[in-house]
Amino acid sequence: METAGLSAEEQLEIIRGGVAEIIPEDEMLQKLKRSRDTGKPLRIKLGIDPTSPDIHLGFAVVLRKLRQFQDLGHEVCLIVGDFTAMIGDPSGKNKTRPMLSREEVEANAKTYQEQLYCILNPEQTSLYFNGDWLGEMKFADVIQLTAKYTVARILERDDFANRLAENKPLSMHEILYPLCQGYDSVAIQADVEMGGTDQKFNNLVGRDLQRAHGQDPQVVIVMPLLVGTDGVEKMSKSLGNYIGITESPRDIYGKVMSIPDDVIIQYFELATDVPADEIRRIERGLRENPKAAKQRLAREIVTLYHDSEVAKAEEAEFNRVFSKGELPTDVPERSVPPSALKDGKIWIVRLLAELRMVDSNREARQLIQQGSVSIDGEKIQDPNLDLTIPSGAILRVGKRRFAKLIFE
RNA sequence: GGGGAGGUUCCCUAGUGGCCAACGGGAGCAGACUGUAAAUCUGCCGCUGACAGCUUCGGAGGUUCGAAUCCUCCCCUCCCCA
Repeated sequence: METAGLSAEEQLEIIRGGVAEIIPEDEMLQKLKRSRDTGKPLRIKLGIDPTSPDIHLGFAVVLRKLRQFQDLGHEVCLIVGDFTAMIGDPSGKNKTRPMLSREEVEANAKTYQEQLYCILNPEQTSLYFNGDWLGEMKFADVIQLTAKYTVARILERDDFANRLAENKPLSMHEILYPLCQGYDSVAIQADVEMGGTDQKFNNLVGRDLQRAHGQDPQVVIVMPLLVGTDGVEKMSKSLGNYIGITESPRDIYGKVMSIPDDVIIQYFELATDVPADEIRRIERGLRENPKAAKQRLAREIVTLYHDSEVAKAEEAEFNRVFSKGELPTDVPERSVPPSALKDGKIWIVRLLAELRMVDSNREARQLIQQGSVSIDGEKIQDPNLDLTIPSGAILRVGKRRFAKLIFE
């Protein structure tokens, strides 16, 4: 879609789509106007955390909005939080994070980039490391920075207030986190900062710090948080309820199908390009056939990160395996090392452990006793069984773990 | 600096000398039912070729036939006072 060259008002209209909040909207318009008059693209900032270089659909919500800005001719400034990673964003869990070496950060940043450019246009993206400026600050500089903000204002942040109210620990360095992130905006002179609703506070601090440094304060755009596959918590890697954009089409399709019905529409709105009126139509048909709506959703999302042919194939595969209970067309082959065999036989528990289809022998025994393990469709019930298995036999554990056994 | 309360298995939480691998809830896994949805019911939920054994209850020692539970020292957190 060629959208460069639109008027400021038209641009704002596009930008507004799907956002939770634009703070403040009139400043956004002013900035767009100025950019259009001067021909200078706006600098749209996004901070990224180098500790877990996996992009999921939730984070993609923000990235997709950034892509819109790029399509409108603006520039995206990614800040790799190599320095702030030492602190760890206090929102949510407050586990101390391990300090990463420069090499690790750069390696992560690289994997990150490959994924980012599935969505962003590399031509209009610049990359910064906040250690470049935060790491250079002297203690006196830090004091000066902290002098620009008050304790009361920092403690306004929900997360901090809650932890205090619940008598949970809150370390000094954690309350500096918003200042660090805010200072990033000063350092790169951001016009706009993007983030999820959980970043609203941090991003607003950036406004204040810019103002304190005599800069035009950034506009803050917050995007709604996409709920995870559990349908309850926000999507995040640490909660294990995420769908990664680099996951296989099969996993993406399957995970989308496993979300609860009442978040289907939310997924359409935040994770697909399906136009609003089309989504309303789907919403009306939802009650009659939720499965069809969800399959459409799964197709849309797979298409976004792979392509529509693959999406169709995965749908067929899904129906074959889960609706009809048949075997997948392409069961992964797993070779069994000869060392695991004794007199040509293998202990069933060892087989599962050897192929890492279970985490421990204990778990293997349990699954067998529960009747979740079968070979060539035949249930194995005895965990003490030693058996001879023909090469090419299909091992199935639970509903979704398959392996074609190859004996050398 | 003074006084008080705490640190338990992925998370929350019970347990204050043997009946404790440790109650209960959540999460998770599996089975039934289904639309790989929800709800519901059932089983499992530290590890081990396993009617037994091994390693766990902030850390290190100690008392005891026996400790998550008692003692000593240390580390960490919270509250109140200053």
